Amino acid sequence: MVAMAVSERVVPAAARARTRRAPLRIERAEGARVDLGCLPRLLGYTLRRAHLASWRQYVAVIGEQTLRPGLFSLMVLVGSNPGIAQIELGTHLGIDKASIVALLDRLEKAGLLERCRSVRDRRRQGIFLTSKGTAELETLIVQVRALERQLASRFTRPEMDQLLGFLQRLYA
Amino acid sequence: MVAMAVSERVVPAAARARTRRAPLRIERAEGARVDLGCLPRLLGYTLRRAHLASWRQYVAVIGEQTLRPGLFSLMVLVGSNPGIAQIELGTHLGIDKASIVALLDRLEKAGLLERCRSVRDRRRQGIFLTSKGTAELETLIVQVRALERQLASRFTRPEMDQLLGFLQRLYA
DNA sequence: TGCAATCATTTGCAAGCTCAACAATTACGT
DNA sequence: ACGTAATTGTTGAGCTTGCAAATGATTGCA
Repeated sequence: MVAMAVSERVVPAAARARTRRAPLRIERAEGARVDLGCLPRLLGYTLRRAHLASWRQYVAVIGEQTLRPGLFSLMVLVGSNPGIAQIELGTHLGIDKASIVALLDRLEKAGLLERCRSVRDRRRQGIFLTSKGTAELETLIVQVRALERQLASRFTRPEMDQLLGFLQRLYA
Repeated sequence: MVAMAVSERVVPAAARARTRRAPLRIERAEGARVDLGCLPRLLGYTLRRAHLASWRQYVAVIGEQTLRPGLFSLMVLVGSNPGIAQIELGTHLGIDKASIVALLDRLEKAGLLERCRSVRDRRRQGIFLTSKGTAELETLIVQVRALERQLASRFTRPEMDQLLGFLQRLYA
């Protein structure tokens, strides 16, 4: 059925109640194409959409149960820097130290890592992966690599490098 | 003060409690550089960081009180498509229709837009900006444009176009 | 010694998103 | 024309991720 471009005048309920002269609302044709306006040229909007898409693909492919993207990158960081302090994690993940605490609580409760009070500076807690955490991280990295290949399939190699460089300019 | 690269052996508390042989944790040197591992080459990670950075800049520049990025893009969409249906909003913003409801509730409560039951299809509710909403959107767009110029200053014009195109490939 | 800075934590809060279930309405196949 | 299926909007519960401010323990520094 082809949508007819009939325009009907409608007065919104709120305006009718007030019995004030209100701008008449012209009903949109049903099949009308949506005009995105300036959105596709706004970096903020495209970043939001792209990030959301990659997030959803992660969850869809890697699975519901396992570590979310945020926890994954935290694990990677701990794996590459055994004994790293929580504040360093926050700095390099770009989030507040207070947020780190909750993330670590979950990972520690899951037996994937351990906090280890520093001897030299007793304020610090070094973070270490457990053997279970190391194993889990390794299998996870394999999955993430596959996922990344999927995302990267939309780009040539130089395009991908360019994209990564562009994105890093935005936060580095 | 230069950090000394002294390595001390430490046994995590949990392991000590169990009195089981546990892997010794080598304490990290204090000034040690953090190794980001594979993270900077992961699109998911860089997208997350870049999106977060742009989000924070939006909040910092545009302000605490006003419309968040999500509500802003919703307003733009309504402004460019008066009478648009909620489900169309969801589709083009990439979020669930259930999420749209709460967003619209807030905007309607703030007097920025109105829902208007369709006559042709009584399931539908066309969304229209109020005059207040139109005004607010216009001033907001000016601010967002300034913000975008700030972000765009890190790129040449062709770079920016390329970046936008790359990001759109990820969700379109 | 005493004051300031640092690290981790706690608490309270808000934004966003998802999913499942539901009512009202419309579309469609036979 | 009738019954079934699909669409639209809504609600409610739940989860993740993020921030800010206040606190305690510890360390650095003057």
